[in-house]
Amino acid sequence: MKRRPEGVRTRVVHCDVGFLKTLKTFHGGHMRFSKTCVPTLRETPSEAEAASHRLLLRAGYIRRLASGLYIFMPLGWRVMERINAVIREEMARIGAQELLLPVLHPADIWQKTGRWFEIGEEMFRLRDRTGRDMCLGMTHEEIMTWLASREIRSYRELPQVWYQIQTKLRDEARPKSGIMRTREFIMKDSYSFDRDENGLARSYSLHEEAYHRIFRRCGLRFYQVESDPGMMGGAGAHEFMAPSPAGEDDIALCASCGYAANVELARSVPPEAEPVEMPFEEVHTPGKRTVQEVSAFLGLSPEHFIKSLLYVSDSGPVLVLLRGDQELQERKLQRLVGPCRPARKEEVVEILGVEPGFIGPMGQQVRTVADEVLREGVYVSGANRADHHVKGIRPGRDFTAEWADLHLAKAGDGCSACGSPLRIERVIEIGNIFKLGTKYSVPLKAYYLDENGKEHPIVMGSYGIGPARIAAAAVEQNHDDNGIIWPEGIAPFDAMVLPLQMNSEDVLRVSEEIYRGLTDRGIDVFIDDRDERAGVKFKDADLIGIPLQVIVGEKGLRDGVVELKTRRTGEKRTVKADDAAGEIAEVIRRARQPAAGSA
RNA sequence: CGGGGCGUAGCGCAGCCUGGUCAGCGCACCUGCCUUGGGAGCAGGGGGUCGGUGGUUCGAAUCCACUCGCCCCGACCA
Repeated sequence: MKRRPEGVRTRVVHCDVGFLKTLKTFHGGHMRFSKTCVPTLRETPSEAEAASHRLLLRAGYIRRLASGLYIFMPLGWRVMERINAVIREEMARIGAQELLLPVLHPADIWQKTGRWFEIGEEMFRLRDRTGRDMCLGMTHEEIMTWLASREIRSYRELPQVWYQIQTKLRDEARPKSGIMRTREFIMKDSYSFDRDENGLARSYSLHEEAYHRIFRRCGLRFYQVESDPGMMGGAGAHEFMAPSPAGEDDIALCASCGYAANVELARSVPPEAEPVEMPFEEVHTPGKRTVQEVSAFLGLSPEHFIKSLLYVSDSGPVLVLLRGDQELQERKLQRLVGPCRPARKEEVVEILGVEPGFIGPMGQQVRTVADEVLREGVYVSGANRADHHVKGIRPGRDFTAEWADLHLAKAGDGCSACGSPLRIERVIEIGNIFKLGTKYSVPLKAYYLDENGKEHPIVMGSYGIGPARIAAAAVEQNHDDNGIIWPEGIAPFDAMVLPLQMNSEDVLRVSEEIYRGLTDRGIDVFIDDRDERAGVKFKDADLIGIPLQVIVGEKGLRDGVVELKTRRTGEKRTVKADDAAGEIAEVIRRARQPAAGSA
């Protein structure tokens, strides 16, 4: 071990012995600031942009090791463990069993489901010393299903819900926003095993309930929205989304009927185009390529145009048609035609025989898919001839196409269910639930025997929660200029005691009494026993964001009181210094009611 | 992977355009005095291969090339 140079005083020491005793449960506990590594920063490190990233760094909760790799400092880890404790309680409530799987997986299991080949660079791969292919788990469907295939034989053993809180590794293309998107992260992932679809539906709704309880207890505002099952495969999927401008996803919401979906699949009805009449004719449009240019040139608004885009899929080129004022939601296209990308300019010329800008739906031989919005009306589009467009195109008469929902839902579009205007909100994905069906159980041979001795694949679901995302979202939704304001359910401590004058015997005595008194009552307390000026302690306390501050100063003690400051509101009240702990404990107990909920 | 930006003391930054007292500032840290309810004051002090490598030059933090790392936007996100 390297020795520190003489004379360098270390601030990194151990926590209270008393805390060690309770450490096992991660509940309860008390710590002294002077003996805890809480390196607060007066200034924001330049790498941080998002509020949660900035504040968690400044308040000493996290440190960055490398891009997308974060260290949880003592306070940060306490928050994570509090979140995990909430998750464990709620998982237990629905009868889920906790277990722990390896992070290092043999390749052959992933090869059996095909994901070894489908997943690209995002999977960390390696070989062991014998040359066997291995990977680091980015999720655990394969391993859980493997386990089930060996251990579950009979319908009598179903249903089962297994979960773990385990590290996942994904070589993210772009880690970002501190702990929001990292390459290594902890995830609660559970898997349900049922004999049929009805059983799955039950397991699924149990998880829905558990997730609502978990996120509410963590003090988050959140939505449950329909999501894209994607490559997870299967019948249905929802995401739990915490609204925040720092998020990475957008969701569409209908205030009147409650429709809520990720924009990746949200259906919407764009505003109708004013009907116009135009004769069928080719027009000269020299150098006018984009919808905007042609629209201005012809004096016709964009919704009277057909936008033609060429994509290249694994099965060949696809011509995509959208109304001129609409944008393509690529996910929707991918669900229809498989993985695809926009064609390059040369490819467009080669495949369609015309330059981008003058492509149109008429007379082309390639597979053509068109957004439903185009079914009715008369349009202008490219003539498939340089510098020319065609007016008066009627879908169905002048071209045929596969019809599909392809456009991106926008704010103000009509709700596809009830017609009311949709709202779009930016969100952080904090959890997801998927109906997997038999996508994994079949290839991995996870079968059970029914009452008649007949073999069936187990019907599965998978359900994830990102505790670090919860922490990040909680900070995003709960902070002010001075720092973090933790929701009561996940704060690293319930209360923080601030002795303002460390040279005053009375201040110290009362502070210690409160510290011990609260601890004895099962309250988690942090005491700032550093020999710092009052101002420093106030600033750090606000930054760190523990919900209740107990301010013990000579000023108050002269009147026989200590002050309680609520971090969120800044409100202060006084309580008698004698036996203050009892009253403070009562205040904390009352504040523990969950504050937020499904938005 | 495409686009943009940034690497100078633990943190935040100036200096770079126009090479030459440019190794500098604030905070933090150490010592002393003083102060003690919202990141005090004064005095003194320690700390930097200017991300790395190679070039241009009498001379490079500064110009050029390559390289590594990091951040932001986009793509991706099983």
